[in-house]
Amino acid sequence: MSDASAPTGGILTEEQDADACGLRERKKRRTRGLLHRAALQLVAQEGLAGVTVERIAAEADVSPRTFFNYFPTKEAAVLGTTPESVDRIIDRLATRPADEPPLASLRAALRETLTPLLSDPELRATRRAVLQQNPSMTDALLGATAGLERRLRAAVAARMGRDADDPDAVLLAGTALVAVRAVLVGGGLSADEAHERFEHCFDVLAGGLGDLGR
Amino acid sequence: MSDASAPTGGILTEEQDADACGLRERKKRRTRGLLHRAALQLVAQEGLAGVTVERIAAEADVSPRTFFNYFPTKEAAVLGTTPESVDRIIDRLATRPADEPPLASLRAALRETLTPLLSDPELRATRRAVLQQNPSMTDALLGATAGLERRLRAAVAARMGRDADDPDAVLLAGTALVAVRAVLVGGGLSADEAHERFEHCFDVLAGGLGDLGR
DNA sequence: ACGCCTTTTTGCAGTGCCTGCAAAGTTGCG
DNA sequence: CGCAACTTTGCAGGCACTGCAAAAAGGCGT
Repeated sequence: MSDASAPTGGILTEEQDADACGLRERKKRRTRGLLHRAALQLVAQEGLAGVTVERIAAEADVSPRTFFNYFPTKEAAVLGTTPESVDRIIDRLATRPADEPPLASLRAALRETLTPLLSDPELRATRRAVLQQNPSMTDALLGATAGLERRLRAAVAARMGRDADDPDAVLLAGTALVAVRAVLVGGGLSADEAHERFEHCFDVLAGGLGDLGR
Repeated sequence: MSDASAPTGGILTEEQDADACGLRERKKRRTRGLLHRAALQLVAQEGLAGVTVERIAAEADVSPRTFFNYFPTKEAAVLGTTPESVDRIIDRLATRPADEPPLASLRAALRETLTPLLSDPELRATRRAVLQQNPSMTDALLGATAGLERRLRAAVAARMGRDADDPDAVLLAGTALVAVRAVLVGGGLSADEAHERFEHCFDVLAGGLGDLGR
């Protein structure tokens, strides 16, 4: 069923770099990918409640115990988020020029992150369906973004020379992720249209939401 | 320990209306409040993992099974969110004038909602501490807001005559809730300062985030 | 006060998530 | 090969959460 060679990036992530070094590392990535794909696939078919961790593990040919070496919860496996994917976004943000306005830096960093997410239409449709049909998965997704948001906020605050719970930093980090969500909820969009929507959202954020509406 | 007569509003809610009718209704509110307060108190002292549902139920003098008649999860009890509290916010939004710009309506509806949350400084400090010391509680809070966000989005989209996953509607609903969060994360603020922060956040949202930064 | 109906509480039994621990199996390297 | 580091696995167990049916309690008319 699952194709072990296909990309395995999670909903907040991108595909892992192909620069596998040792056998160990390659195997780990493969297993993580298998688990993610198995989880997504099964939940798409039978709903979140209808799939047990045991099933997912069996599908990926590992023991149930091993499942929890890769993902802390069943939902995390469906989303496919990994700690490294968050690190990467933070890294991207850090490499933006220091004098760039914070919102522009976020925009650039998240644009790069989003691109690979939009590349596979079928995968995108599956994720969308899973999120729509299992409301608690949306909760889990928002929960999963909490960690990213905190780190984005810290990075932005540092860049602006403010402290960590500065309201402007909260707004910047939070609204940037809202924009990402606004792109992901859109169904039936081509990759280009999704990108357009991304730019539109950040334009609106930059220019102000006050004039939206009739 | 717990004071049954004290306000019991959850983190997204306000105190329930005092217009209790029958004994039945009063008792339910009392029990819900007791459970919420017990959960918050115990988790503040011993951490989320250190407290079982059984303990919370015992503290509120109900059976463990009854706990789940009031809250779907342990985290929900700590947050104290109720379905009615979400209804109320939506109602508030619905009563805003139809020709008001959406962001202004959200601002007004959420301002009313926020006010009672800021009234009790001690409670606010406890909540803040619980959220800070238990990262997974932040995840739960974000997850809990997902339902509210969806409904806000639907209401805003309807008001604008767009469909439910219109990107502008997503932005409006999402960023408004980010503003609320920006107020709640601030520690050591007086109620007045918190309100100022609220207005500041919405001013920024309305005027644009593009110029934030150094 | 009494009985009747509705709502709420409770106990029970069960499923499944998730964890720590220690044994067994793999990989990397000299 | 042989040792060290790491990963997988099984096992035992705690706890969250659910459905079901019996018991308790509130609401209400007579």
